Amino acid sequence: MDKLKKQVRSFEVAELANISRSTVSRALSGDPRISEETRARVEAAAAKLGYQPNLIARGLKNQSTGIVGVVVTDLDNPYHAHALQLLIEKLGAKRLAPLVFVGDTAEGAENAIARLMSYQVDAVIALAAPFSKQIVAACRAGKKPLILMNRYDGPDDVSFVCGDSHRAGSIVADHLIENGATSFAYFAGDDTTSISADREHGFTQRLAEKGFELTGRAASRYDHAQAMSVAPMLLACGAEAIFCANDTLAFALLDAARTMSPFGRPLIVGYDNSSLAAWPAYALTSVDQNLEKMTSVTVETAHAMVGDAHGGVSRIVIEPYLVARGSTSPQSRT
Amino acid sequence: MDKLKKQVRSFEVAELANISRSTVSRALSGDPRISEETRARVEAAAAKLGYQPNLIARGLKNQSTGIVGVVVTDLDNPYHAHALQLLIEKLGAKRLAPLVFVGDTAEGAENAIARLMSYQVDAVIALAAPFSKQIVAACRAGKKPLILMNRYDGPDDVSFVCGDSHRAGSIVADHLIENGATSFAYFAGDDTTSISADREHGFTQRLAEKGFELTGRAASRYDHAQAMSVAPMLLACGAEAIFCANDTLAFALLDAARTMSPFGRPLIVGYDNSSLAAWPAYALTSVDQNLEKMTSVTVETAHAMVGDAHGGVSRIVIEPYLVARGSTSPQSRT
DNA sequence: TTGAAAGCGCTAACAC
DNA sequence: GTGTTAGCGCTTTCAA
Repeated sequence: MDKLKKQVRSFEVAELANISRSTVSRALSGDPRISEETRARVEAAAAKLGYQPNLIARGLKNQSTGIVGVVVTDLDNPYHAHALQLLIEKLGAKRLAPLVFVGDTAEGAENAIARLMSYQVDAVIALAAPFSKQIVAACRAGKKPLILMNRYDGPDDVSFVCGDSHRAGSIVADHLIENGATSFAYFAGDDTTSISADREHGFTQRLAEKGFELTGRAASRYDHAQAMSVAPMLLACGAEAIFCANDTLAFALLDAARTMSPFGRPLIVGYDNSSLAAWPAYALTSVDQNLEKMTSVTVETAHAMVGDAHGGVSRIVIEPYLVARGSTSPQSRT
Repeated sequence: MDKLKKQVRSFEVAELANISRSTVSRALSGDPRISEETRARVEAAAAKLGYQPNLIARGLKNQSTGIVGVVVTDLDNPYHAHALQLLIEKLGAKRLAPLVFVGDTAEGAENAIARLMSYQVDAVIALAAPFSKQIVAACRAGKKPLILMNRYDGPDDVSFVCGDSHRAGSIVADHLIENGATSFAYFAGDDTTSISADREHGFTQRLAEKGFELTGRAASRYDHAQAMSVAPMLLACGAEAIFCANDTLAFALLDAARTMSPFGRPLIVGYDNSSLAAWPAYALTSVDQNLEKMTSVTVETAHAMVGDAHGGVSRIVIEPYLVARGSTSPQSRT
């Protein structure tokens, strides 16, 4: 029977290097008061034994675990999945470890956040999470830094990083007008977030400035099947251009338009620039929120806030940009 | 300035209930030797103060953290993202917390696993991870239970849960033959996993049994653009039916077929049954690996292995099933 | 049935 | 520049 030898402890490194445990700790954490000679000896010993500090013990002692809680919703949405992947990578680069929970329902979120607190996370990142109310409350109670990503409905003292949805709406309006559209519709999602309202508001406001108004509007869950069943009604309004709250809605709209009238359809714009948008079968013009930058900034903010016992609040807005493709090229209408 | 009051410690509950810390611990963990009366008092006090045990401290003491490491690749693949989501949910139900890392490259994986070990995870789940070699080695060295999901190239003493790819291949062959195909091709991915090889092998073997052989074969990265550029060559072989290693390849193949010859194309089958497959624009027949079951079993296995200091190895195979859609209906060819 | 005390592995204040 | 010691918050023998 295999004697299950425990992981190497700092004590054993100390023994091998003929030195005390504290010196090991200091040498390995780069304390300047350690002589070069001993540092080398300690490092050699550590390497030889394959010593890796026990981060749980360190966390207990330091009151700082290096763990960051991440609350996320609906990973079936490729946009969320991609954001999560970027977050994980960028956290890793800062030597932070993500404890991930899914908070799709109110008690799900409540539950997730409770677990996170129990694990003494250093900070919490809530990624496009509904029920941010609960999360905000829990983080406030537990004095944990919280960063909302792509949501800013929290109170004034909550940090967030999000895209400028309002501006995105107006960029889209300009693009459609430039490409010759003269009548417009909006395809909304079923969420009631401020982010989502801003998209529409930015869009209609810019239209108004140019002397146009919405001739049609519909709403649907962010779900291909439901969106397709709603689409015909929206198309029936005859608008020359339609802005969709989300790529999922846009794909459904394109599919519906294709089957209804194969030889002409409105200009269509989506939101999120998911990888599908680039597929030739869709060639969907879409707003890119610059997730790369958004996640970088989020992680940097989280990193900065660790330890900063509620030092400051940062509220950062990232500029989105439009990726124009075939779905809004003037000749796609006939 | 807000006196940052620490989280509630078991000591404070003890004080409020006029009892010792040990009794609090026992009462809350359901120790049978505690009198009903004190238990009630302790529970009341705990609830009143909102006490949540510090899981980091408990982890240090118990040598068991309740944290499970999850190593995953390529969350842009919706199949992986969905699997991760299910894993997280099912781990949560078992009161386990997932520490997630992305292991896309060899040193990425190496790095991830090192972090996991430092955090004293109770077990590791590797989800469709390449570089499982490194992971296997690290878990063996650290004596951590490891479960490979959808990979079984590890040594004999490594547990895994995976789909029966070989059988899936033969199910697909039968389906295509039933639907009238008499010549066949295979569209392979760029991975060299046993799983992937099995799909093809199961397919060709069943074809052989029925007296057929492959008339065409191509390979591509799992990437829409690359797959589309390879597709024409494959279509040129004139096979009446094509089995793809993956839905991504299948979508690209469908797109390519549509543009090349709008009025007739081979029967096409994918693998993973991603949500796109159900969209009417694709209506792709695809193999469903039963992720729901696969993840359940994986989590149960992980749960069972925690503490079981390398008690046993479990190697479980989940039956896949075919979801037939329009892409293989006989009339789609002409 | 409950309390006192030790200790998980680490780091940091305080000696020297 | 390095060692000694205490303590993070919890559970769990061992005593009572």
